[in-house]
Amino acid sequence: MSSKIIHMETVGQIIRAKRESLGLLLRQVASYLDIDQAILSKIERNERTPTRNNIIKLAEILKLDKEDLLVQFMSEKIAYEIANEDCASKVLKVAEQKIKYLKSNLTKN
Amino acid sequence: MSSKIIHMETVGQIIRAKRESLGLLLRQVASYLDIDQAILSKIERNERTPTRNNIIKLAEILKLDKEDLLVQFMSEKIAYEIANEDCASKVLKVAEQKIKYLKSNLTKN
DNA sequence: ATTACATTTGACAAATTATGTCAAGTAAAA
DNA sequence: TTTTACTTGACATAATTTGTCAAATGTAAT
Repeated sequence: MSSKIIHMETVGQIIRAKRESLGLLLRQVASYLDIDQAILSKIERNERTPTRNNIIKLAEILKLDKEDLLVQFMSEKIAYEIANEDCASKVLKVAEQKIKYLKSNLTKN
Repeated sequence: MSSKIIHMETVGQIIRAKRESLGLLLRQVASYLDIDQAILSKIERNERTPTRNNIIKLAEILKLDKEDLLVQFMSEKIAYEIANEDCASKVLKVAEQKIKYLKSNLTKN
């Protein structure tokens, strides 16, 4: 029964909501990330993609689960990359096979 | 029963095998792709990643299924991107959800 | 309405990565 | 030993990413 998809927030929406709920200003968070607040503003509105390091620092200062946020971040990047392909789901399936194959071969080295 | 994974060739291996079976030279194929044969040599040995356009031209000249080769190409890129993450399979699952969500919202515009 | 403050915007700069050329090197066959 | 195919690595150029800055906008309090 029914969808597993409860919400589908972007990373930007997640961090903006959390930042505001903590009462932090753009410039405060941006300074912690060591970037200009203009970039953070754009990240929150999906005009710029954060770097991996941005994500890690954001999780820290916003008290979000780092692993979760990274998963959101990476999956968002991948989704954006292939969403317009009609073979998108096939690509993901094959990617999964390839990863399994790669990991199974790690044991052999 | 057992593994669905029969072979797990890279794009490089696929095109090298096919090129050789057709008796084509690096320089012939490279010229068709409008690149230096050094690049093609590297692509075949996984030292360089092909461009999307390279893949399309390769499918043409090597009489490979374009869609299949593109799927291999894109999934390889994704696999390479996240293979070293321990949350790799979660990333793929979430990516799939996001893509479904994006596509369901296309109808609403 | 003026001031003060947070955010947004766009032009631009710097750094990084992707893509390519070239020429010399290796290897094997003729 | 000359020719042929391929490989290698140093380097060049182009494209993309990532960032800065200052001006513009929005918003709330004085």
